Amino acid sequence: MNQDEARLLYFRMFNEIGIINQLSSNRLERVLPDGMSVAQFSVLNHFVRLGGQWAPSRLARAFQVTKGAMTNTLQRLEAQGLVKIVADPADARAKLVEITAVGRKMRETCVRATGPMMGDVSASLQLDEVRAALPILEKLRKALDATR
Amino acid sequence: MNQDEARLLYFRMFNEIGIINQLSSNRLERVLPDGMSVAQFSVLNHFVRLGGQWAPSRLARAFQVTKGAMTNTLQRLEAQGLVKIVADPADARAKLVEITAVGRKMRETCVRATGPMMGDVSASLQLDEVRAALPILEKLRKALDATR
DNA sequence: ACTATCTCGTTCATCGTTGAACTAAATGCG
DNA sequence: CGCATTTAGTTCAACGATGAACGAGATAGT
Repeated sequence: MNQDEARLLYFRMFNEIGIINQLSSNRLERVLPDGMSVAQFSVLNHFVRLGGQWAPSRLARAFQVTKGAMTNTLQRLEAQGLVKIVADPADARAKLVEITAVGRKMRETCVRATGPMMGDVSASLQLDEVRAALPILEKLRKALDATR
Repeated sequence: MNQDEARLLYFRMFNEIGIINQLSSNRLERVLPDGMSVAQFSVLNHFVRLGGQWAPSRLARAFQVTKGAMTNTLQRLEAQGLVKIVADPADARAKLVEITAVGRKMRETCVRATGPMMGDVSASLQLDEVRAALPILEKLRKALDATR
């Protein structure tokens, strides 16, 4: 296996990933309630899965977006009462974000809205395959992340 | 395995894919020569790999972007002399795009520029893993594509 | 032949992200 | 302690993609 073949393999993978990303977020965007973007839903989902209070900068790192983008997303979420943002008592520069009860409800609504979204896809892609691909993707993401 | 668990698995996969996409295109963008976007490079790459003449609409479908986005990309490529766009003799609405010699040279330059990009990543991700993930991603992409 | 429908490529307003600049606060070092 | 550096969050111009509207040309049914 020479260098060029390896590079080509990576290119193809990134190409597939780029297209899948476009197709899947497009699909998701369509079924989400009005006023909810994929970015906003992802943040709500994150809080439901992991819980607790997160600083905006930590969220930005977790999602690999700039701080500016996260500021924007959080402001929209707060305006809808879906998250609560308070000052960090331990650091006057920082803030802490947490999901509200309304936010949890909205996340539930969103999840339910995605119900029929994957029907046709899960018919052709076995869950075993998803389970096989996931750890590899995580590894790749972490490798990219670590050496940014 | 119930419905909700399956959905969560898909969410996690799409989340990883979204982040990988951001990180990898970011990396690529950085090493590309000035004036070359990832979108433009992808089109050049496409032509080198598959050759021939392609209508803009066909390119748009292949890359899963809107016709408007492809118009934009092609105009930039043509302005730099990297592709040639001619009228389709068989269809007065359509055009045909092909890569130029200058375009091939530029693509070569870009590919060379990506050389050191993956060094640290390929150290932690085995090529076998890429080879294992690729067919699954292709399958997923095709499934999403088919039922758009 | 006529008409309705579809397709091709372009344009434009809108949206979300980036990257840089900025203020304020924390941290580290001599 | 004092000063330089780093970090947190915000703002803003620029960019690329979307989706809708449009004119021009192809296509199919009657």
